[in-house]
Amino acid sequence: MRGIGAIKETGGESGLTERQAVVLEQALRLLVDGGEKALTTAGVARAANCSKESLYKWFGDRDGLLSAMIAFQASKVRTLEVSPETLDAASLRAHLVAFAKDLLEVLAGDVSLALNRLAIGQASREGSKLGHLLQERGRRQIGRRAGALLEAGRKAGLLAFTDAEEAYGALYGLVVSDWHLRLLLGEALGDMKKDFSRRAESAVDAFLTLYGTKG
Amino acid sequence: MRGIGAIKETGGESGLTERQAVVLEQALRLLVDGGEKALTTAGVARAANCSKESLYKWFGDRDGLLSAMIAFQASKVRTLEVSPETLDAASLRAHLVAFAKDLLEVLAGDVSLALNRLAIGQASREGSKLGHLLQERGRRQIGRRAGALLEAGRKAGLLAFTDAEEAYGALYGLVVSDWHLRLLLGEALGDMKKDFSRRAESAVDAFLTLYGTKG
DNA sequence: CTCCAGCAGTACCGTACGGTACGGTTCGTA
DNA sequence: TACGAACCGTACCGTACGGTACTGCTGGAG
Repeated sequence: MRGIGAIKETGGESGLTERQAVVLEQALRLLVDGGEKALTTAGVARAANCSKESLYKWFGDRDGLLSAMIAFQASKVRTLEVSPETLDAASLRAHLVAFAKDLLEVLAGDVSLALNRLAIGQASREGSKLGHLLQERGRRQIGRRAGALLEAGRKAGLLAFTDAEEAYGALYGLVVSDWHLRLLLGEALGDMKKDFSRRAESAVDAFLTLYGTKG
Repeated sequence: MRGIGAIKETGGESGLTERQAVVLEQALRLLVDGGEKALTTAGVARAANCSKESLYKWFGDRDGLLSAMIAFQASKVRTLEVSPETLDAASLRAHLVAFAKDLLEVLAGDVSLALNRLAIGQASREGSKLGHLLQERGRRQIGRRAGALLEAGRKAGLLAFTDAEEAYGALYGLVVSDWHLRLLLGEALGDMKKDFSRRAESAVDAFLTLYGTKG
């Protein structure tokens, strides 16, 4: 069934049928709208116009579906990985600000919040399988982009740090602070919706004060 | 029933019977051990040697029990609120480091993690009642301590900031970074168990670089 | 001693969900 | 046309949980 599959599969990348992608899309929508309780197998089947039997054939069981949802969402959010070869102080700052804004946008996204809530709720029992998956697929990705940027800054003599991980931790903390937790706890981001720019800029300025070499 | 209650109540503060305190204690233990799924009304009743009927009489319904658990735990963790009147650079740094270590200890605590997971899991539906409660009872408390400390530092001419909230956000971010989220997602804190001191110190040093006036 | 409030223990009910089984239908292939 | 695989829709089953009702037992007040 694999040989002829070229007709039925959406792309060789992930081994997902279009049908299955639709299912995962609808499942994510249900999760975003109503939380984990709303994510029932019957509900997903109804929303995606498929049968529960197919669900179990494709994803094994409910946990398999959850894992597939995380992997699916991660595969959609591909962070552009640009590490420019020519850097001056201004362009480094601009790149850092862009990164910080992207980080805030991603973390405040509906689907990201819903998946994080799901994984956190599941973390107590079962060895936190979903938590590891989310960490691996999500944070690693965005962490690599920041790492490359920081490394480029150091190569250009614009940044000074010994431990890249520590520097990245400082940048992340200055940008995010406790925003992520507050959003996860249900605080409406309402008013602060577009403080993203201002917040990103002051965080980056603080970061450059700590790790910049100009002066 | 209130007049004679002095015999039966544990303290006039919270209006909780000893019996009810035992129930909440056992409920917290169940939550820490097995997550929200393990926190069933029957399980709590069995663990606390009381009847389900009493549970519902005392707490209304399951959500009432959850709220009571959060309030109960918050009432136990009373943060010492010291804002010394005499401050020099060294003692300010020591106070900040102590605060940072306490913050890390609290956030990494079993019960804190379990309650945060519970509130986050509940945050999707129902207007995030538990999230607000946790925010109000937990963060407000520790935020006030930090606020007093920062204000004292400014009064003594050791710190310079215009927006206290922003300064506190920077301190929090530098200290915590993404540790809290990683712990919530189930990452074992295993090896990093006692990096608390080192981490607190470097975070405070960075904070003082940003907001200190010495130099 | 009597009475009564409070509570443990348990049985019970309705519901909702995860997972399975089955009939009917579509569609590609020979 | 005939066959078979995939699959939708639905019915079904076992279980587990939230919430309620009932039966005693105990201990203190009069």
